[in-house]
Amino acid sequence: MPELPEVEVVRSGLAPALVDATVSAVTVHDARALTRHPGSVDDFEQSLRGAHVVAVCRRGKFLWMPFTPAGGSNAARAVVAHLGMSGQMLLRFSGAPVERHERIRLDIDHPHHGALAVVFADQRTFGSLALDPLLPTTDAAPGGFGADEATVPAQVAHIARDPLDPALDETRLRRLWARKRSAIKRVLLDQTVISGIGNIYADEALWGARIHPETPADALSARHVTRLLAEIRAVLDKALAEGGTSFDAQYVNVNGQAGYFAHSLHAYGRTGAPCHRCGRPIARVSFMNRSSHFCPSCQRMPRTR
DNA sequence: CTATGATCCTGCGAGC
DNA sequence: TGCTCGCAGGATCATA
Ligand SMILES: [Zn+2]
Repeated sequence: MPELPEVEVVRSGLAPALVDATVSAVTVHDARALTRHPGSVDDFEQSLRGAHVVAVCRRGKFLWMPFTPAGGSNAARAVVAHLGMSGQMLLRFSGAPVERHERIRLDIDHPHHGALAVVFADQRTFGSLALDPLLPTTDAAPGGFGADEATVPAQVAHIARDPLDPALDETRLRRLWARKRSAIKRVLLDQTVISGIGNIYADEALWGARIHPETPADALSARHVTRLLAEIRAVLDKALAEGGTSFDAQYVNVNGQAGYFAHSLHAYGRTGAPCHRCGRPIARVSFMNRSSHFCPSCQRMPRTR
């Protein structure tokens, strides 16, 4: 569910309440939410109790919160959060009732905001929390959005920088795209090439750039690539400004409010509806177990010689 | 090495 | 009403 704009909405909502907060209690309701945590449930709870949160950071769809342990001063580890398909991070008052699909709750004390609860809820359980060591970035740039330090959690090290990251290596990106024979849609979803793009924004960016989703990436001209990159950034920026895409109550910000970018969609979820450019019906094809929505008229495969 | 499809899980709406 | 089917914002792993 959450792609870069939705995750960034969550990050910016969490940051004021979490930066400088101290974890007073940890409640794990469902251990499946810790499948990516390298240690035990006990280790998770004990390591976090008394911890002091230093920052709330994001790269692509990954969130992490560097922390100093109780009695320590060195932020060697971070809480890594990935929302998967259905995860939410919710801010609640201390003692608020257990949420539907609540998996983990962190009770925190903040010097200005007092006692709060950070709730990780996740219907489909593809999301997770984990404690992970922070490693230096290979390019010496800050780890991601919201990060001052040039570090990333070990679990995020293989994730490429995202389109809104000033340190994104565009030369590398172009080189990788030019080398891949897979459909551009699949390549856009490969988080090791560029991160943050999911099924919605891939379809929207391809519609905007008038590129057929099944075009082999290596068949794209330099002009196509430039157009696609511009569309990716434009759609992510606009979605972020509108609070992300919400089809139901599943994607919400930390206060449970929906975003309204769903009104701005041109391709995703519009099967059979008229294309906003040419009026012909939007088509839907299925591959890699997901749907691609596109206009067969505006988005032609490049002629193959 | 690259490329592809299956898989994890829960819930909802459509159709019978 | 109650059942089955298809589908859902993601990432990873096994197989060619
Ligand atoms: Zn069209």
